[in-house]
Amino acid sequence: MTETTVPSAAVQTAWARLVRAADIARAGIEADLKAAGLPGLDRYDVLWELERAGAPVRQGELGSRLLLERYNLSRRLDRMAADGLVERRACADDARAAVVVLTSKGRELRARMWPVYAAALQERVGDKLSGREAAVLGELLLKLM
Amino acid sequence: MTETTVPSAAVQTAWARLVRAADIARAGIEADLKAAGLPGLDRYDVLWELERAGAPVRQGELGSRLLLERYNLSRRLDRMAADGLVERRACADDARAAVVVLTSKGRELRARMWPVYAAALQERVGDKLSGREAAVLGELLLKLM
DNA sequence: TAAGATTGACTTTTCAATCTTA
DNA sequence: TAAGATTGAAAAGTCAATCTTA
Repeated sequence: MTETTVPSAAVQTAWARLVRAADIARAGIEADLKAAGLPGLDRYDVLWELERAGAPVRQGELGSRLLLERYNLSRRLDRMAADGLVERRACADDARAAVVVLTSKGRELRARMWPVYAAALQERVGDKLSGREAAVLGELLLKLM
Repeated sequence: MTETTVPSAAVQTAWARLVRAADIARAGIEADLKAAGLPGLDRYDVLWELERAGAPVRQGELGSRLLLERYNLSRRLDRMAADGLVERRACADDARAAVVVLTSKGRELRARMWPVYAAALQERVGDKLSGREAAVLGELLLKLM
């Protein structure tokens, strides 16, 4: 039999809303950042990943944490390095690899972005869910990863 | 006081997972479509929106349903029209506006895409949630929209 | 030969300006 | 003047090929 297994209505609805809710919240947050004269979430994510690592991160490792293709990350880092936000250095262990570090300018930018990001996130997500709902949502989303 | 209202840990976690889960599922589905020699979800979404409308849709209306910027949609429709998937027509009510319709080729493409999309969605989302979980997830996401 | 990363060529998105009709 | 839509130029993303070192 070549019956097609179609996702249930509940799954189709959940998927449609997953994509849409993420889009809506992201667009709102991006708009708030832009209105404040700040870069978007793509840059924030790189800065934050480097900051919380607290040490140089191999480029490939950074890419896999951020779910970015190699060539994509390569070009993003080019632009961020050109703006003085990050620095690329040779990797001591492996001469093929590069390592990325946050500059003080990058650290300072992330610090300025966070209050705007946090307020936007609270408005777009936090205010719309109770604590319990946010926790349940987090648990359910974890199952998809 | 200029205290910054920071989202709770539960909200921050839910947000991070929302973005990541949507990314992971989308990337998987896109990969399956590409492997089958089919276009990606951006095109599917336009085709589906037109098909379920069952009638010509004003371009602006289509854009707001799909959360697409005007210029973005304009160019996407250029490409899809060039490939014979949709047609633009003058809008009877308003000479400024354009109306978009699905061609039979577009309808046929969507029909070929759906089984692949459905199977990929089932694998990436449906199989990871019980019916109840999918329903709860859908309810929670609705609150964000 | 394979892994890490970059690059040239091409496609898509974005911004600002523009065109047409309400 | 404003709304609907398009367009040129610039930015970002994508694919395939390439370079260097393991």
